[in-house]
Amino acid sequence: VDVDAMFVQCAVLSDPERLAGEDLILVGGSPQGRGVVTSASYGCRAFGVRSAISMASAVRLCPSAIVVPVPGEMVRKKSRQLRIALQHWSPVAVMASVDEAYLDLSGTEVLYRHEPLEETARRIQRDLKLRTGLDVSIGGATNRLVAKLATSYAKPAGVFVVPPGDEACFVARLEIADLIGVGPTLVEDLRRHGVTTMSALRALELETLGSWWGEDRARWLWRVCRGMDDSPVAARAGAKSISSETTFRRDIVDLDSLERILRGLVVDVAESLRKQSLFARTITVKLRDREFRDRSRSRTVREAVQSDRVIYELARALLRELRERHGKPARLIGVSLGNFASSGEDEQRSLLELARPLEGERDRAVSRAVDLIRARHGEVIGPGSVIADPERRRRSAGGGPDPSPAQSAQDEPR
DNA sequence: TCTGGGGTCCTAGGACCC
DNA sequence: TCTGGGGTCCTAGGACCC
Repeated sequence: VDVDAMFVQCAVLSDPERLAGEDLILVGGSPQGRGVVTSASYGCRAFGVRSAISMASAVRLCPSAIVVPVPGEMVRKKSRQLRIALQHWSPVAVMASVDEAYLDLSGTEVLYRHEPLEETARRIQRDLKLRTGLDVSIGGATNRLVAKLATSYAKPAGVFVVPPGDEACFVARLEIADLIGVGPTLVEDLRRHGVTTMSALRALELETLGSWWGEDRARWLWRVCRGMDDSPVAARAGAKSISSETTFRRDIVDLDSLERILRGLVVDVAESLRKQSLFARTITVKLRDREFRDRSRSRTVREAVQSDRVIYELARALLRELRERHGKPARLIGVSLGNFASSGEDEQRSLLELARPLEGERDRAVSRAVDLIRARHGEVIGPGSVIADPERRRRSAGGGPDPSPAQSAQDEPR
């Protein structure tokens, strides 16, 4: 099940007075900035607009389009509603992304009175429209891969079922680039080997593919182009990484500015880490230069951490190492946390009697307190905030100068 | 004024262990 | 008078997906 232009539909649901009935809508960043198209209405697609092209070129292709920012809150809300609605149809209903889900209908034949799968799909489609207000497309097949490929055939707002036994024939009609997991690089590699059509690809021996790439990759491609897939419809475990990154309006050279931005990103990722009661062992900092080359530096610590202070100190050291090697102007900076643990304990500590831990209970308490304050009062506080001394504030209330930040920062927090 | 931001998975080399 | 073969973990980079 795949929502048609989910972000466009959500934008309309967020602001129906302005957008209902509009045919030309672009969701994404500002055309003046470095943003790209997150989602384009089908009307815009007729002008050649696609997701991920720069917003500036999208507006050039379709000048009368209305540009709206990503309706994040509505997307999350509708994604949640979709998940709940789908659970009415099968106990095995799994979201694959915000706008995409898989249902395993095996064993529901009696429940649905042996009606054709297409019939069930249409009823699901109507039900989802009723419960969520969203138009979706539904693809049906005996496996996930082919079902997903079938949704593209169904779009928009359609249903397409590949009957059992027809998987290979169905996939044979597609382009190589339509296959899931085949991107521009692999298409180019295949072209260099003289393979440009699906039939040419399917004519290759497994051994031939194996001589071009490793065995794993060869086997995967050999199976995919035949519509073979035995992955179960199962929910993925928790997230494996949490990251935040930002592209600057203009490239930045200055280390102080980069560190200030990095600190904001760290606050972001560390807060969501703590929200999920997780600790991280690996911190990665990434820079992208104007040639679009990504450079990253990461560090894995033995004791997992979760406080703003410790994560920021590790991240800042990584940033400085990156800058020493790659001093070019940066267009993007990002930070990522991974290698999660459910506590900050280090089993080896007691054996080795090492020096004091990276992160103390005090660090964690401070971060939790900051989380509480921010939950209650918004983004009023973060690392680097001046913690005012109430005594001094009272004294200076009479008209004296405010304490300098440097002075206050030295005071012990109360 | 080309090229976002959130992810997952894979590879390859080196350190280190048995 | 020479250098195996298995494994895990870490790091850096890259392909791909929505």
